[in-house]
Amino acid sequence: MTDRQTPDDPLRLDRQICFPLYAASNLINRLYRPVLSELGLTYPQYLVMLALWEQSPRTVGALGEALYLDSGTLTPLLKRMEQAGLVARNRDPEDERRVQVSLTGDGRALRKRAESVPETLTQGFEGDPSDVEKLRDNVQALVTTLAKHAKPGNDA
Amino acid sequence: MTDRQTPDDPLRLDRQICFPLYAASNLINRLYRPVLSELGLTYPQYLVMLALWEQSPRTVGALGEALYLDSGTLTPLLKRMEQAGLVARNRDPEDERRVQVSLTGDGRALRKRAESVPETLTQGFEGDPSDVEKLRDNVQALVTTLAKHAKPGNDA
DNA sequence: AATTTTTATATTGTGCACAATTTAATTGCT
DNA sequence: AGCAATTAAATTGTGCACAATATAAAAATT
Repeated sequence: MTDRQTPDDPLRLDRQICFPLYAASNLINRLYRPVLSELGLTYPQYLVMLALWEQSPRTVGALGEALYLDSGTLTPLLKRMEQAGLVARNRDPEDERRVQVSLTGDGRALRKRAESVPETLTQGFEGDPSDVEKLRDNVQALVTTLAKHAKPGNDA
Repeated sequence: MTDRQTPDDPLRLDRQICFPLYAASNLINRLYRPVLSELGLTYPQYLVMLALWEQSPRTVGALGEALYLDSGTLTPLLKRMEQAGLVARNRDPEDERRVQVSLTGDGRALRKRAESVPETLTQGFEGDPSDVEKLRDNVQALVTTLAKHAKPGNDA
């Protein structure tokens, strides 16, 4: 009775762009988890480390801008990373509202062990690497578009 | 000091395929949230409704297979949807291990109000629709690959 | 200079997502 | 039939993600 297979039904699950992105994100998280847990990191913590390995220190706000996250997500996550000894959190003396997040020695040292992560995860992946790059850039372009819509002046 | 801009560094944030997928998934969730909240749904609950509008009843396991989720996620989510009066949960008399999830009258009726959701969200989206379709299919292909790796016999 | 406004982070509460474990029903084996 | 192995869902505990709100510091305004 509840079988709708109208081919152009916009509510069909396989016509959504959102769903494969959601599924891919979950599946990737699942693949990374066991690999990253050996480094004592969760997936979003790994992203914070990638950001800090490129530039440290960074404010909470700057990290949020890079990763599209807000303080509600980052503050508790960064506190756990501080507990783990990977980062330090200090109020900026120049502007006491800001918190500077910086790598500790351990945090900097972890990079060496993380270098094998990308390769470990792309191992056994059939498919042309250039296809993956193309996909990455396409999704990145979508992210840029989405970020515009999810911003303050979003009177769409 | 902590500035690495080696162009071929595999740990660069903008070289990850995982990161844009993660960001896109979060941003999409954020865009859907206000629209779906008018229907009393969260985003994963919306996906369950899409699945059930195509076929109801379905077991928890079948829903999990369709959405790449497990009972740890689905059980509490379905209980909330049951509370909201959208679905019913009943043990299958044929096999008491299974739980059949079926649409209620309210759940079926909600479809009418949901029909405008896809259009609402693609409104104001520049970019060729066929490009979006291509992206969707590419991500879908990636999901298929990822799902293989995240399965039981994953000795990769 | 005092007050309003804005900005940066933190807090609170809800709902996923998942690994690990548990419970209970069915199947397979002998 | 009786028992081990498998299967389906639920439970437990941790960590995001986010809206809404709170707190406090800096900037802007009068």
